[in-house]
Amino acid sequence: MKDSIQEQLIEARRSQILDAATSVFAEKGFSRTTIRDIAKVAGIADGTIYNYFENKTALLLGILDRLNESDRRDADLSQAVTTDIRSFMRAYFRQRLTVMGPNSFEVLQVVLSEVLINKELRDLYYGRIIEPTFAVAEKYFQQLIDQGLIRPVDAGLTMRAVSATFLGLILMRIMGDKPLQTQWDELPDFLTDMILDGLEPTQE
Amino acid sequence: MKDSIQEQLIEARRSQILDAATSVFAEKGFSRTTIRDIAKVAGIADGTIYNYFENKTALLLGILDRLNESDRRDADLSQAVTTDIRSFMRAYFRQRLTVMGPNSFEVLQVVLSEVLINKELRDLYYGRIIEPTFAVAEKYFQQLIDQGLIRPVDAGLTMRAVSATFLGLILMRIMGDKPLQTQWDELPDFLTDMILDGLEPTQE
Amino acid sequence: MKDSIQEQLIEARRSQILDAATSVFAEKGFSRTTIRDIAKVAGIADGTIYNYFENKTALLLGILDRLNESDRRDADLSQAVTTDIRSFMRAYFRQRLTVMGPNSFEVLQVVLSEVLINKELRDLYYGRIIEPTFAVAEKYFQQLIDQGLIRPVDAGLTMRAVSATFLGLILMRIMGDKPLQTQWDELPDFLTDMILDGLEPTQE
Amino acid sequence: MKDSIQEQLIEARRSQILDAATSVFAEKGFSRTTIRDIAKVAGIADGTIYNYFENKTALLLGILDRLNESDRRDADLSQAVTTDIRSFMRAYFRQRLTVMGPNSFEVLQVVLSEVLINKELRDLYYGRIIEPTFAVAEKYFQQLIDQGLIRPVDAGLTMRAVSATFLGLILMRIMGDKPLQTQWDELPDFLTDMILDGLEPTQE
DNA sequence: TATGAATGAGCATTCATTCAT
DNA sequence: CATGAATGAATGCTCATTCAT
Repeated sequence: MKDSIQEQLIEARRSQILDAATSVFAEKGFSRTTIRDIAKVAGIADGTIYNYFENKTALLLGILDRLNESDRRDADLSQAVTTDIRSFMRAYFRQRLTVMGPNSFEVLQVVLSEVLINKELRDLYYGRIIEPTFAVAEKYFQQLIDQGLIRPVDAGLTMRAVSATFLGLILMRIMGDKPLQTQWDELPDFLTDMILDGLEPTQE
Repeated sequence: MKDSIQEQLIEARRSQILDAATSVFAEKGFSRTTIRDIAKVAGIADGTIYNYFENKTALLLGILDRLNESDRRDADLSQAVTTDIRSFMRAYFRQRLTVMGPNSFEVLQVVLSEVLINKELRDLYYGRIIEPTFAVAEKYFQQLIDQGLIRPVDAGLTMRAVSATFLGLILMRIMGDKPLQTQWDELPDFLTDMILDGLEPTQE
Repeated sequence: MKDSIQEQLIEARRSQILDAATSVFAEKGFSRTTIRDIAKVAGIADGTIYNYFENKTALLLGILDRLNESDRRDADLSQAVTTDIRSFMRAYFRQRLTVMGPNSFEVLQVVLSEVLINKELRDLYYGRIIEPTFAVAEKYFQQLIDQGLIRPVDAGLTMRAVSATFLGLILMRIMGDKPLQTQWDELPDFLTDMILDGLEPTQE
Repeated sequence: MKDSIQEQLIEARRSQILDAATSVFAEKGFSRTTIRDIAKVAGIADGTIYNYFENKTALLLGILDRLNESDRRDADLSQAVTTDIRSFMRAYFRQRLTVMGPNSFEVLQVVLSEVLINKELRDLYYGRIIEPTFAVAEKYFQQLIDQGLIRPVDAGLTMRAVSATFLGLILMRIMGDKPLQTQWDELPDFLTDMILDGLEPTQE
């Protein structure tokens, strides 16, 4: 039992440190952030961080791990299937875009910016998070196709295109696009209609 | 005449340095890249770089400027309008996705990774490149709607969603997604159909 | 209490660093001295210096501050007045010229050499040290005049001339003048007589 | 003859460069001054300086040499002897303090600041300029004593004390002492009286 | 465990000097 | 001779990491 309390304390400290790290990394980037920056934000001494993380890089991996876990949790929700494809998409999109607090944006900022320029981390991120998620998603898309809920398209490409749209929109929002920020809540409905109905005028 | 030759030499050197910088930045990131790295790749001495760029940051801005110019050049092509929306989209998508050599990917890697964690650069990039491009694109989309070539949707959001899809796909490709790499050439046609026709099964 | 010990440790370190800096600055000049030089003489690592001083310039200012303090302490001694002007001058001159250990010469070397070519430092030095000292000294001279202990001369110029003599002699000694070095101890008496009696043969 | 013109051109160039060097050295000090600074002030290219001086240090030596020459010229004037010691001193002091243009102050600034922290240069300066000058001056003082024009004091110390007064006053003036600047012209007379008559009240 | 002073490797930048034109 | 681009050694300063307290 003592162990459990110990562990909880340790986990709390780790979390506190990772929160601080995420925040500062998002603001200044991994390299420009100093251990002292993080310690200051976390309200502890520099050296203390090394009692919980091997080195600076381990902080990044810790952030990645937390992202991993939260993604796994979110992914589970997708199990809730429906037959009404339109309302399902709306609900799903809403969940992915709206639930994500500003905190999540920070995590994405940190992870993406590093992933783009760090092959090792990129492979880790892709192998541990993207690829498994894509595998599940693709299978799910295939089901929808098989059930006739969406047209018989290439499941892999389609799923990737839809995911890409999300990723791209989030990036644009991070980059400060005003229209996206103000109309963010309209996106789930808007995207659902656009993706399902297409842009071509209804032929009559 | 001499002046012109001088200027050309200078421009060539600058270009040579920026090429080297782009390549190394893409591989190791801006901060982890040393001036010596760049000099070595460019085949010159460390100090020489400072005859052409004020400091390391100026290299990043130089890369951004080149991106700016090439974007402006590309944007002009979009003037070529058509009445056949489908073949136009295919052509345009192909141009945006295929023409872009691997070099361009590197540039995007560098710029995006820094833009994500550098507010100053982010504002610069958004203000100088994204915003103007979006303004033109939105107007163009509105024209298509007015001409009845696509459904009467929100031009701003639609344009952003389509752009986001591209951005996201490129990012995924950079991250090493195999399917995207092998099917990259199919994307223009695929995306055109998906965007125009939607995913919903044809109601009949 | 702990605080006090901490502060003492910090002050000791600062002092140790300033001693090293003074010594090396005097030997090689401020600019030619590297932080490594100082660290080596102080027996610490380069980086440690920056835990106690913001930058290299702060070392110079630190040296100036110490000079300032020691001057203030010395100036207080001048309160000890006498009615016998001759023996007072001898005592005072002796104190200014002899007490000053070789350490003080080093400080002067450093400060003067920089002050001569650094307007900012020059103004600082003059405003913080010279001017206040002169103000006190001038007032004191005026008292001597009012008391009839010395002839009614221009107090400001006289005081400056006397001070200048000292400054000049120290400089010459620093420059290696042999006679001055060997006869240094005779100076207090010699100067006192010369200044009080003048060079003109006694008219009889 | 061609040689002569050549030489004159070369000498003119050297002089132009030394003027520039003196000015910049006085403002920023030897080490902080870059060859480019000097070249810019001299209105020539960096490399050109190396056609006239071996390296940066040679510029300093060049300045010293010019000081040497001008001192030798000035010293000659001291040959003009008189029997009226008071008016002679006035004339001499005036010449040393007033003739010296602001240009000379610059030279002194440069030379002194370097001499204070450069043993090699110090020995050079002392051996080539100070020592010979002092030797002549001391002999001259001895003559005055022998002629009964001044009291029988230690010629060496006296001469040094008087010279020191000058040196110190010039230094104080360089350091920005306002009273000295405004009363500079009074100095020759003032110093003459002070040195000849002393400060002690006339005993009657 | 927490602390924060000490460490020293590493990097951006400067600048004296060279040399092809 | 004059030029100024190229060079690369040298240096101030930062910061991840260690460790004695």
